[in-house]
Amino acid sequence: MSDAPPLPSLDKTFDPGKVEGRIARFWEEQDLFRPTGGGPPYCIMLPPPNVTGTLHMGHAFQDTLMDALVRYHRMLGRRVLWQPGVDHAGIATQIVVERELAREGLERMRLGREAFLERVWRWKEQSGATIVNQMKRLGASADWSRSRFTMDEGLSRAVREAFVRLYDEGLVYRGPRLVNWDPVLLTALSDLEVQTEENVPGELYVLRYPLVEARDGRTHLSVATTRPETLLGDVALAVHPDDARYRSWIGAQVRLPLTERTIPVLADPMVDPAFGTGIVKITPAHDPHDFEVWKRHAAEAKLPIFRIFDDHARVQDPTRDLEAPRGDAALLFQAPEDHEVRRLAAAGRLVPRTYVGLSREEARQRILADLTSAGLLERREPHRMSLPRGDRSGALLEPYLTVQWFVRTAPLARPLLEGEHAAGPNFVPEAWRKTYDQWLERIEDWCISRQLWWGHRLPVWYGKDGRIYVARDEGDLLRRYPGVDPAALEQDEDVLDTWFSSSLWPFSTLGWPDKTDDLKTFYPGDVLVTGFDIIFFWVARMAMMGVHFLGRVPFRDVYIHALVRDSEGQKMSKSKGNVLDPLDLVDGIELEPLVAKRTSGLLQPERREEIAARTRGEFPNGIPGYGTDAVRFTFAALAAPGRDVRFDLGRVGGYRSFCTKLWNAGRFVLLQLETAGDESAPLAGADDGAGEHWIRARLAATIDEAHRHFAAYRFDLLAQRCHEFVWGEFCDWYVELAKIGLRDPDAGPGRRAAIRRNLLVTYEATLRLLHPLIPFVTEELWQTLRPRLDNPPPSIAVAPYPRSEELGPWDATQAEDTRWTIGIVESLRRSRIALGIPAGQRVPLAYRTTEEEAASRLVRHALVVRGLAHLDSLRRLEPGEAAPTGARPAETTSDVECYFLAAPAANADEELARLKNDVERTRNRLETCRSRLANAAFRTRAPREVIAREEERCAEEARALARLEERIAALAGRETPSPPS
RNA sequence: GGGUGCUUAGCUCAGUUGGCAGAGCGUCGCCUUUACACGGCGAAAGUCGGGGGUUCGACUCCCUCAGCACCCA
Repeated sequence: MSDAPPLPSLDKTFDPGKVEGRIARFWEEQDLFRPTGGGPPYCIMLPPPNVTGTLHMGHAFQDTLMDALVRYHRMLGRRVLWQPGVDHAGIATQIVVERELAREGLERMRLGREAFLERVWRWKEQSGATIVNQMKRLGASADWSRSRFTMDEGLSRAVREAFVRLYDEGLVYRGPRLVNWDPVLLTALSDLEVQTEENVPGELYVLRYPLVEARDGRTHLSVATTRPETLLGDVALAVHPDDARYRSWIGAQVRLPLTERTIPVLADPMVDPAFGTGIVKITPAHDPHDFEVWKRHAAEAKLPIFRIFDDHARVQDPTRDLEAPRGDAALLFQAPEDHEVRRLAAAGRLVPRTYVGLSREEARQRILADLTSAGLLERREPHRMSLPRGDRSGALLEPYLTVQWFVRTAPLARPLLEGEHAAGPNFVPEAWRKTYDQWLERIEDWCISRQLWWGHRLPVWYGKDGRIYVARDEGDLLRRYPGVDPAALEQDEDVLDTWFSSSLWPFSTLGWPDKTDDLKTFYPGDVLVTGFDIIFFWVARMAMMGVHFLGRVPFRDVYIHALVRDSEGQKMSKSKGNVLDPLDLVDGIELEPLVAKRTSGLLQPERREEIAARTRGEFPNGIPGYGTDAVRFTFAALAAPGRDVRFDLGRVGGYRSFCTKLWNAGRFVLLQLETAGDESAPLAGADDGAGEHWIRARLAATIDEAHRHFAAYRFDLLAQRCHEFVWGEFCDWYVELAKIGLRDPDAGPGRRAAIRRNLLVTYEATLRLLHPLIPFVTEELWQTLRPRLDNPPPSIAVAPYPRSEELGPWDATQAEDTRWTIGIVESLRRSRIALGIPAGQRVPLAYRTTEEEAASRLVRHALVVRGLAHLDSLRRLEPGEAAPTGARPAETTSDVECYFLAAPAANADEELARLKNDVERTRNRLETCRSRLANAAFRTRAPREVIAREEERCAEEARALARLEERIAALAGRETPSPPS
């Protein structure tokens, strides 16, 4: 080892921009991130980001945590698979490509399905890798060679397989139901894709529905509604069965205003008697509650159902639906044989022509006007309400009767709540388990068909007679339906919800439905790392599918992290203009490009000025580049259990400093290694001093703690402990102790070598300790130390994660010596400043103690105390010897009294004030302590250790108080304060 | 309406079987000490949202009130 090549010197500061690219390439060349070795497998499935997406703070946060876990387990020798990939994001991608077409003056419908899909694939090839490249810049050590895409042939096959199996088991069905219809995107959405906008100011209208037979002085019923335009589709009125006001009207008929129809009055417990007038209108094809009422009463009350809006949510003539293909007409337009609705429909008068073609808003205005002239609008009043909007388009959704494909979820959810699978997955934090369980308990069927082109086309064909054929492909079709002529069939136009393919991700990426080795090895995975916002969308659905198809929940743990918000706690969103691009934090960005970035492509261009101004105010100088490691460390430090984290740039700055600190400590270590090549001394040799024992003990404790924090997913505590060790223990104390030891003229070569050896060993282990959080800077530093290591692997990324045992034995007594010495040095430093001793002045010190152990320690570590407390000399006062005249007493410590000699003369008043303040505080502490001990109940009931500790504290405080009072007496030379009671 | 969280130093947050309130940032002093001014050495700063209870002892457990946030209907 003594002939090791000279170590490269390091620049004075760490420049992440210069280093990161080179290291990322090095990792890639070394091909380190595939699962290798014979260790037990460890697997994390990356939640696949949208192929349309770019990396945002949430991704960066999540990726950092996953990468830390993956790097840690790789260093533990596990066979690690971090499976990356992207999903096809049906709606989002289709929107992006349609916009691109629009710029070229083209339109999807005119282009046709095939040509359009070609365009999407072309777009995907060009832009699909953006987010992957961004993740690589964060140092994400996924196995990129296995990256998958949900539209890959393999994954598509899994989707078809799952669909067909579920269909055969009766868990997928086609049927008429109210769905959330997006009239802009022209597709159904699942319940989860609806964003409810709350507390929207609107109006409540009270309409008069004339009674066919007036009696008891009543000529009409007053009906409250927020959507008067839907009256065209009313099929009944409803009241609560117990509502005394209306009991006598149940069964009566009313005239539906503006139409030629009459409708009955029903009783249904759904009606809230306190809402409006207590009478509501029932429009089953356009309101989910009304649809439920309709289902309950349709047969008995002979209620029809028909749609008064078309796909664009414009008023339509419902008879158009009679032309719907595949027998859907019978589902979308239902009425008993002899119902008046049929007569009116035949005559084209079911919906008055004047309203046909109007938008919902236009229809509302027209109908309100017509009701007013007919004297049927009783009143209108302001009303707060909730509105459903599409989470992609923002469009006001229309509850809409359509025929869609659904997954019957209750039978899939039940095994997760009962029996062997009810125990898992294990949620961290645990509280989320309840959210997951409750959703599964109240689960609704999942609408999985989407009226889009981009996605997995339903493996469903229809015969001319409307018969349904479900098969994996044409070959399968012939096998499953012998004798069928595929040419006579028509494939369903719709595609599956993107989340359907995502729900298969944990096993489709491993080759399912084939029984592959990967599946056997890596399923189920160890942990799913994700945000609570997709517990329903994704976690629960993956669990259902995993249990259904493979009999196991796809992950042992689900680590739910918080959502990243801006420094004011606001959700980051493009429209608010408060987004931060994680790569801008890494690289830095000038103000003007930042403003441009935040204000381009806004949905609400009118907010441009406001956003620009706020950005200029918040970042007057743009954003400096902090480097990847600082950003990653910040994410880890913020990853405390909780719902949201506020991202604060100040923190990133602090952790950039931390990286620099680590870097400079490395420079110091290297410098020491350069000056001599004799650090082959054995660890824990006779030449180790108290400092060496101490730092190894501290590092060992830190390492043990790190393992615990990883196991508990406490990245925040991990980061905090590492920070404290590196800065507060290694740099602040051990480096300083080492300097003193190395400069000691009495130290022999063996002693020096021991110090250098310990510097190298502890620092190198520290780099490995930190590598999962800050991979770049640790790799760079580790490579410079590598020539000094025995049999090192090519990269720190595959070096073993430190174990406390590797630091060898240490002597606890010696470590304690250092801890004690640090305490003395700290109190002397405090006293120096309090006494106004100039920082540069070396002063002699005298001390008095009755504790031989303390005296002995001061002698043994005199060099350290002198060096670190900046003292000139150290002398013990003989028993009974008074402190020299002019000596200034230092802050008392438990077992030693110290006096600075040759210190500046005291300002008696200042000092007295300070001492009195100390007395006050000490006396308070003593008082609390004594009263606790005086409590008989405490003495009988508290554990013995607690009482002993309390007694010790009490004695300590009493001693301190006595000394303070002596000093006051000495200083003032006047009245002696009365002893404490 | 149902549910779940949160309220601790100026700011952002830790505080895991109840036993002297902690960190980072910021603030204020002093210091160009040859690893580091993205630094060193110190300091100030909290009736742990209010009230009640359990307990020898409550930031921690229970009840209640107030404020804030989110989810589901």
